[in-house]
Amino acid sequence: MAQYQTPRGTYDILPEEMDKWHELEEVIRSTTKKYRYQEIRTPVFELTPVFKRENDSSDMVNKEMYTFELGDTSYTLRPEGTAGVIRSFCQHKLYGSMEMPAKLYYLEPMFRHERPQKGRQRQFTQFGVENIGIKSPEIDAETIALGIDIVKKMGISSVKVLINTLGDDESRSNYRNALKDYFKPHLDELCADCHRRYEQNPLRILDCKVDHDKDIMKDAPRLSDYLNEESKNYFNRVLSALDHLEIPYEVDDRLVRGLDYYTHTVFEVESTREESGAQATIFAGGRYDHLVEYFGGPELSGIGFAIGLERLLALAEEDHHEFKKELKSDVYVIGLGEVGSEPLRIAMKLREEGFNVDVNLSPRSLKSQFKSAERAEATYIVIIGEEEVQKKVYNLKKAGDKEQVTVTEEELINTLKK
RNA sequence: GCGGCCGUGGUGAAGUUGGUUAACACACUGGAUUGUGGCUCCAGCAUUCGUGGGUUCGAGUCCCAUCGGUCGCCCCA
Repeated sequence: MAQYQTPRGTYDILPEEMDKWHELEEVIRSTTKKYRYQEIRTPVFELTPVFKRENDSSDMVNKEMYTFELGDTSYTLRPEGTAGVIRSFCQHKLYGSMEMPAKLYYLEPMFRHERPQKGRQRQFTQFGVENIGIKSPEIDAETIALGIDIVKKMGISSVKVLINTLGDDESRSNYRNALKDYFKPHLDELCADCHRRYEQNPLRILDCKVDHDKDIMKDAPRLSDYLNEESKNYFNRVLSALDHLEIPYEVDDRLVRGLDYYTHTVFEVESTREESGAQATIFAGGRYDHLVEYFGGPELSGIGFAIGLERLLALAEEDHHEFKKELKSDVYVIGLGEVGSEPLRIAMKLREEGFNVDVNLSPRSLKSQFKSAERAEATYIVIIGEEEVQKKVYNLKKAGDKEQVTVTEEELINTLKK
């Protein structure tokens, strides 16, 4: 028995939960349409190098991917959306055929081999956007606004936007050196992870939870002091655009994000609810100046973010968002006695007329058929007995009513249409 | 990858220091009511406690392993 169950960290989405998924997907599709984004779908697995980039120091790329070999080729189940989209953008030279900025979105399952927790599965669904080709502070603001728009539409109110800038290459490189100089004499005070970060990605030291409260952290050089004019101006324009859009935010200069490819704007939107625990981040993203080149495309900058849908749905529920119910019957057709296929025939007829129709097609007690009608939340109930079949008439009643009327087929359809 | 807690029927769950027949509620099915439901009443719901071993005269209750969930750490593209 135990062998026939979902693998660890995966789960089934059952029919009873489908309403909320459909609603969220609908919100995503209608919102992206408003912002004029187009959907792109890439393979569930890619050649491993697409995700395992050179010089990428992050742990995740090394440890948390589903990678497998077939023949002498290594494949990886996609752990995130951006790499595949940029790969596709370059492979098909979309920079030549699409209007810039290219505005793409995806809504697909992702795979990460992590220890499962609430809001963190091994197969999960992500929605993300990539806005590629034009570098503009207003585009950064619009991208954040798009994400917030969707979160709001799902009734999630308690959120906080954290934003920061990593500056351009020059600023970042100056800062990186300053950090290394600063931490060099203090290395023995830092945790083991930070030693590794010191070599590979010093910015991440600031993120360290272990060493977070130490004095050397508080006195560490600030990125904001190393930004060149251009980077500063860019960031200020992003912030003023957000102000203009009345999107509240908090500048957090410790926010550096896990990936190495980010430049300039990085952001993270998190839930401020207590219950969200360790899985508070709703969506996160940032600008990348070099990813397109990395995948063989021209020198184009892009910005994007990704949202985990499972987490978003969980938060919507915590905020008591009321999901629309689908799947109600307009009509439930009950058959009584030897009525043959007449219930089926009239059900088909009503379906042709555009109604959602449930019909009882096996001999059951009247009582149980009424129960089914209730469960289907049918608006109308049609009852057909042997006499009615003879006379070619139908008993029609509104669910909940005691009275019923006997009508012909034509009258039945006309009544229902009203 | 590390640590804590947990795993009883479709669901929510009770199960005393291990002791004959595993509460209760909801849901479901059938009947009272062989052509009209939503109330009420009655009955049923498959030797079984995630799985596999062990200890014991005897285990849902103890031990080990394993699978899964959950919380925290790590990490979070």
